[in-house]
Amino acid sequence: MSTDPAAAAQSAQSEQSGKTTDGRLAKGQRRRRGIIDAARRLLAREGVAAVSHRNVAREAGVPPASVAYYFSGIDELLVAALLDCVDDLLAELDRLSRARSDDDWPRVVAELLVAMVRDNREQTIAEYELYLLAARRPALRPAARRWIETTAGYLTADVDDTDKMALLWAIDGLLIQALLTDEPLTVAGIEPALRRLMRPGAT
Amino acid sequence: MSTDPAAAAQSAQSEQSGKTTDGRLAKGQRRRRGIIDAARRLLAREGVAAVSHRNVAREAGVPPASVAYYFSGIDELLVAALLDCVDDLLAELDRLSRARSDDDWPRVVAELLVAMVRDNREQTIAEYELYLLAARRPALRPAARRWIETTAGYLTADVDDTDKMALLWAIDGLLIQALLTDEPLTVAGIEPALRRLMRPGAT
Amino acid sequence: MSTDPAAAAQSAQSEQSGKTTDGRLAKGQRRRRGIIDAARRLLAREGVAAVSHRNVAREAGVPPASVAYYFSGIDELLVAALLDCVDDLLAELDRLSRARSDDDWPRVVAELLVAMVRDNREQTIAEYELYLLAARRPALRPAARRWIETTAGYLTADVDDTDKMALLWAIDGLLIQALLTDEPLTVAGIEPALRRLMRPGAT
Amino acid sequence: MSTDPAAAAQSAQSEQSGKTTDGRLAKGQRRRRGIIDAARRLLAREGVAAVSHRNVAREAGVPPASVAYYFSGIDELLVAALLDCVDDLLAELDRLSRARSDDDWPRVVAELLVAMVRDNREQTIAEYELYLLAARRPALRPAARRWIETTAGYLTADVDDTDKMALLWAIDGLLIQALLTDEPLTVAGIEPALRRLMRPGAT
DNA sequence: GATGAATGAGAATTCATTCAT
DNA sequence: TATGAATGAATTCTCATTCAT
Repeated sequence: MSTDPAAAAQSAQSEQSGKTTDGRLAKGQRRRRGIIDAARRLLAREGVAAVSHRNVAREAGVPPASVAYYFSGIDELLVAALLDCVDDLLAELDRLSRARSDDDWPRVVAELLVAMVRDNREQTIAEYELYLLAARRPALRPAARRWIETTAGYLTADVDDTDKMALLWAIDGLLIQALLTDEPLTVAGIEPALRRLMRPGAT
Repeated sequence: MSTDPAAAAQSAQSEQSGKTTDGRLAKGQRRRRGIIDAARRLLAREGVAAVSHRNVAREAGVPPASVAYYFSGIDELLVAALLDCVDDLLAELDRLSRARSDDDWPRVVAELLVAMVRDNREQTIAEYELYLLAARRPALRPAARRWIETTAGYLTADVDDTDKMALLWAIDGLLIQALLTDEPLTVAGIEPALRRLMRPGAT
Repeated sequence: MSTDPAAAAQSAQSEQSGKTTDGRLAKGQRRRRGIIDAARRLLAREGVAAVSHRNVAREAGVPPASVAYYFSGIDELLVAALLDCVDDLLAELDRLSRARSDDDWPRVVAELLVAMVRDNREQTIAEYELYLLAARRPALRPAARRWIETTAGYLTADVDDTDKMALLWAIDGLLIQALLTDEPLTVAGIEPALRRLMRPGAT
Repeated sequence: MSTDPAAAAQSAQSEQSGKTTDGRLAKGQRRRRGIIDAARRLLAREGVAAVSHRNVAREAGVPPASVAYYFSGIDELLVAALLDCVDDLLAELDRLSRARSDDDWPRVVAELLVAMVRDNREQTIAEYELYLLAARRPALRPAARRWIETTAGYLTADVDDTDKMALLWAIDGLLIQALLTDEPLTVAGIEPALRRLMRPGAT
């Protein structure tokens, strides 16, 4: 698990460079980006099952063969999309963490989770679909592992190791259960439990 | 949340009768069962995405039209399979609960979870796939809800309400994370965290 | 072409008897009727292509095999439905004809046609689908011919033979063209042309 | 209603170009044509109901997926076929109209209609099937409307407006009735009625 | 007489991928 | 470097019909 999340963020973002020397994306990379963005929109809107060459191509406004050209298979595209999600999550967590006032950290986390379920429900569902898909397809595992480590690095800073495991489990379970319920998730509903899970250095 | 899980188990199993008066399954119901079993094998072996009329039919040794005859759509088949998993889980939990010696309950749960990941990994992955699929397909939601309630009824008996939420979340998160890791899950590794989550009547 | 439409009506209606001696329909005949009615509703709502054993059975609330039991094939059912339409048309024409005041006959016809397109559009489309289907399937021809003769008998009473042909043609063409236009058909729009076609004993 | 049918014909035919610079059809367009031709043969021989990916593909000697590649749905193929019929009709009417000697126009029309029923019966049936199908499927309406306008532009040139309506109706009705009768249609049988319908400037 | 069960055939459509250009 | 064209194999689902009961 990364102990320096900010550094991890940087490495994640610069992993595939493909930039020209003047910093602008090369044409090919621009198209690659467009395809990943299209895939993420599709993923959020219709789920993993809808991610096909054809659908992604239509969403991105490029010919289907172009998707096959930039990604050697659907799995590779899914990996790229999942890594892209991790980058976004990292940026968000980084932002929150800079703004944190310590005694409110559980509330900040509660608000983040509620926002993920309420304001980004479909996006979050998609992330869990990819996450779980990793259980079947080894190609997705490194990306999924990065997701867990990212969360861990930011959310469990002050917690002892035993509690840290419980907290990470609980966050995943909370999100999943919230996603398949129709009742809205509220900060008030989850903050007490979270606060208890996050109390520093519990015996 | 069911307060008498054993009774729920019984009702779940006898939900659709279709039995002849002498107690044996009618021919049609026997075939229906065979299709569900085939679907569950397929589900475990290859995942939700592999559950198609054709594949299920091949696995069950019946013509594809037969699958369509007994289930008006793939979703209906998936629901039947998920409910069937719930029945099995209920039976298992019931068995464990009868045998429990109270102070060891956290260890019993830890052993159950380890077994789910180690001895029934693929089956458990399948259950979570169905579970998550419910987030996209409303038809699966009642069945998924039944799953949560079943778990809740047995596992959180002695825990106060705030902790109960955390415990249920943690169990789901633990399983999911364990499923996409290659490192083996051990009782020793999770028991402390579980024990802390399950301590009775925490403030 | 029948010269005594009222007699034709009677013969059409009593063609298939199946009545018990006390005048009530036998149970089998009642079910047969229910199937024909269901077929006509389906025909109007979704067109000839939707008339299948399965769909008719669902609409009628009987098992699919029941439809096959009462009608040896789809064509036989379609014939029964078309004859049933003719019966209804006959009854309607008969009613109008009793109420007619001679100099307004063209207007009465115009109003009938407008009503067929405006108030019974789908039903009328269905009738023309069956009508045209007769061109492909000989089994439907006698029923289609009866339709033409029925119309002819009532609508062209006072017209000489040459004009009679033109009038019958025009009525069919008018209806068909009206059915595939979105602009509403109005009495004012067609009455002049109809009146000219129907003027008695031209040249 | 088109006032210059010949121009319309030309525009209709050149609507989709897809030609290479040397005037020959590109390979893709050639295959597209082959599929439309196969569809029209099938349409004439077996009717609208027989137009399926599979049947058209077999008739055209291409794999079924090829039909799906060129036409995004069966309706699109039917529209293309109907427009193709309109092109042919236009060419035929254009030919006749160039050769016309005015006082015989009714006879020319009578001969055309007799030929449509006698020599091109199945083709004509197919056209009316498509025509009527437009009443159910909006996608076909523009093509059907083009058919009516094409006919109207050529056949009713010298007729006043009220009679023009009647004439157009009558032509459709005549054809339909002729198609579902076994008695042969003759010029002598329909010419008088047509001549009366087409007399110029009737009051 | 009536109907659950069953099924081979076929429907429309989409899929990932290859390949010539 | 891209991409139209192409396709074998798959998808879900419906069909008319038969047959044992």
